[in-house]
Amino acid sequence: MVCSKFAHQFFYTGMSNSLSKNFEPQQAEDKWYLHWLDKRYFNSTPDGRPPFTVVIPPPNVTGVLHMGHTLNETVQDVLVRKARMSGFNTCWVPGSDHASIATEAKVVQMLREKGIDKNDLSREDFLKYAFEWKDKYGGIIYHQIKKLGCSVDWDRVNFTMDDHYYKAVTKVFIDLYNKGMIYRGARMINWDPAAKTALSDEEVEYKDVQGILYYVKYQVAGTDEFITIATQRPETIMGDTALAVNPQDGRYQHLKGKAVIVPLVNREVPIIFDEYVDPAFGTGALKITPAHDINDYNLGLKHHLPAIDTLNADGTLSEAAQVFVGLDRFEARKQAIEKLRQDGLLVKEEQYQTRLGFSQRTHAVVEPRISTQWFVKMKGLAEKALNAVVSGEVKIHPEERFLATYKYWLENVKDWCISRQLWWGQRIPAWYDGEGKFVVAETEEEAQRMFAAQHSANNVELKQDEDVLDTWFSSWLWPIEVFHGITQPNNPDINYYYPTSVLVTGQDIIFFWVARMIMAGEEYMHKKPFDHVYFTGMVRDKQGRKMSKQLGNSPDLLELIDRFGADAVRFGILISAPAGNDLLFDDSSCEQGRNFNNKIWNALKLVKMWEANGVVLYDRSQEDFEKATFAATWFENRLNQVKQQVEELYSSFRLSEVLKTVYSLIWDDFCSWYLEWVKPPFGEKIDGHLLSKTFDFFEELMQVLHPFMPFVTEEIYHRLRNQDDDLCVKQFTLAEETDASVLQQGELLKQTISAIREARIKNNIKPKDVIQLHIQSSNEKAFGTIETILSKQVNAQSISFVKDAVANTITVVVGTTKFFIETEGALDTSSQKEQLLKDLEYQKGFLASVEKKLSNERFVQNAKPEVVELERRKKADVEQKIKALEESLASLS
RNA sequence: GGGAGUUUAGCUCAGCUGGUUCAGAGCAUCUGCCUUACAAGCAGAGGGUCGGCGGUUCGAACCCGUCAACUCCCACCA
Repeated sequence: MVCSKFAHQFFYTGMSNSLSKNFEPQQAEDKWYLHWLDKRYFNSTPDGRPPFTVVIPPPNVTGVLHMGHTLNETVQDVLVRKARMSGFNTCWVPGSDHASIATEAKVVQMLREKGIDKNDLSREDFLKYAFEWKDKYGGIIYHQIKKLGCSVDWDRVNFTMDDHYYKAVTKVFIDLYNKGMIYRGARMINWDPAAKTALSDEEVEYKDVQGILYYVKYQVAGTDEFITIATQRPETIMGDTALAVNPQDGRYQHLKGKAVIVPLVNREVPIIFDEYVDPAFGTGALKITPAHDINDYNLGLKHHLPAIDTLNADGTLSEAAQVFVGLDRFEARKQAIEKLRQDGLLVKEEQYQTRLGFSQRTHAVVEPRISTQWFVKMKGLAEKALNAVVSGEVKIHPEERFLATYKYWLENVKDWCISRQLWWGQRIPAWYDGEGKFVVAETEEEAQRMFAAQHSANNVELKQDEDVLDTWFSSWLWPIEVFHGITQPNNPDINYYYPTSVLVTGQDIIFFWVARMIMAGEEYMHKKPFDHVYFTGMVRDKQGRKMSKQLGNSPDLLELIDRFGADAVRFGILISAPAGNDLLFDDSSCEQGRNFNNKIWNALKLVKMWEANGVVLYDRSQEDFEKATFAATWFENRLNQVKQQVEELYSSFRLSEVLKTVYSLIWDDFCSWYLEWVKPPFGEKIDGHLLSKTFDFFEELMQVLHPFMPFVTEEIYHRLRNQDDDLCVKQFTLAEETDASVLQQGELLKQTISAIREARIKNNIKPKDVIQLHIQSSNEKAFGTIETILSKQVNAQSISFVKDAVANTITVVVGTTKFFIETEGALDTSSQKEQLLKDLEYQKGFLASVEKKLSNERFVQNAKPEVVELERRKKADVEQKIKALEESLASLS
């Protein structure tokens, strides 16, 4: 066959061959991460290259990272590493969020467990505890990010309460105040009685609960008549300041100008008439408690009703309630019901499905409450933010799903309550004189000056507002202030890195954060904060439950990394994470990742072994060269084909598809096919050309995989050729044009090998038994190129080309080519016949369907010409195939 | 009450612009292999009328309508 001349023989001294049985992640991970840091690959300063900027969604310092973060950080690292290897100056900014109410709640709880009551602490002492907490959990989070391999610029760590960041928040508050976009006022807000603070609308989570509707009689003043109302909250009766009915409601026409007596407190309140009341609901009569219900509040404003606040900040009843004072609202409810029952005023109780608001952080039932708070006017900001997305300036992925949600929210958004009655956060820069006058200023001195100027009062003792700002009032500046864009406008960093390239985040904070960052970006940079937003789904456990601490179903990230390795965890979370869809996470996908590591590792062992055994260099004719190196020619084309596909998938953020594609390229095409094709026979040396090609391929495969599995790929890259350079920063080369005929020939070869192997198994030919293979083909040349590989892969002793069927053989038909397998063993013609008949039946059915199509005039007329042409070719092919099958069957009998 | 998403092999999911190189992958199952890289592996196999019904089309997992189930978001009916 190959007329070869032994030329040279090389012995490589190279690295030691003592490669471990399996890939050992622990060693590689720390080694390479430190190396990358040492080389400062992740650090960025502005230069002439295009920037690729990502700001990490700062994890809350409330606790450690969970699988949702893991998915998020991995996605970002993939994008960043890919960009870094594609000529961009990449800058990924890490950091964490002080998470005002969430962290404060945790710290309060931690203190309570230690027997310390927050109320006994000074603000300063409490903040000391909070900063300790932050250092502890912030530290764990950063450690986790490192273990995961994230290529963030550690010189750029930001925390939302850093000095400069604090200043930025204050500055923005003052600026918006001065522009008239922030105001202070008494409004009905959502009150968290557990944390004793106001909440924004977004921090309230509504849940369906089974409630009871109580029907209570109110006596019409000066008569014996009663009106029955329905309420879920009898404990608020003491705050009633009216009773309302619909003006069209015939039942109540005679009550115009009358009053009713409020039970429990025997106070007289007017009956008002308003269209708002639904005559069909309950009794058509509604008690009005302006201080404790948003609807009642609005009606109260309209009808100029007083509001009696019967609740304290902690949810107990206040003096104003007159009765049940000091009792918790739920206990007061019980007692109110009892009292009403005794008084004969409770008509009936009814089970009732309702919705209650709960605090996102403390899970307490939220109380609507009138209170003086600070608000941001949303109208102008929302318009700009809406426009940025609708115009396509900011692209959302997956767009179709979130655009509508985003639009609806911004079109209907209400003013943003930003003050919180907490200690952990940026304090509101407002200064009061104790008599209701105040100024907004950065420092006390400045406040003094301003106060003197505005109120012509000198040396007044001013006190700063006790409240802090909503945590999102700091997070919305994140893409700007991590580059000091607020505190030092137009500095080189902000000018270079802003707008950022892509924001990767969970869909659950689209309103809290994404929309508001766009607002802040438009307001302060007059530019969007990011080009793309990529929404990841929610990570659930394999039963579909949300991962949470309470359920204990969220795996510990460091433990997972310990068990499988960081690359495997990254693989595991990404392989099952299509954009925007929730994903059910299961350890077994990490196992698949770990197995993939080993597969690659073992491929390394194989090629290093070949290398160590030395190579043969041939001097040969062009034809022989083509035959001998077909595997490499094919794989090179296949690699380029995949590189093209992957590029497209990246640009549409289909990362799990990229990973699947590369996985299959490495496992199936490279390991299962290519390496087996070039593997030298036992005891022989490998063709030098093939070995060198193999190393090239291996390197490039590691490069393509690197963004997903950085550690194992870097390790292998270095072990392959003892390179000095690092894969981490090795630049991608563009995919080359592919040769379709080579790719086709490769597919034909795979199909043929599989078909013959199947025939061997079906005919009980043992793997070690050799066969003689006879090929009857109209395209002998194609098989000429691949016959060497073919014979090796199916353990054929010889291959010959024949014109006619060969008797006493097993027949296999691939396409239109017939293969006759000659073997020593006994032939089971009946099972063969069965197989051929089955195939024939299928092909005939197929032919019928093609013929049906082609005989349909409308198909021939309407379908695209190339589609019709394809069908014609299919018909010709299948006819030949049927002919081949029939001939084979004939030769059998 | 409004809106969105999901429904494809036993399980978890791919399937982008409608055309048997799209009915696929991983896991699980079955068969045969401790073959000198890998048993965390290799070589094979079985398994789905693509939620139901109707429509558009020469042709539908893919487009339209409708119904059903599940999930999520939004909304001030006590």
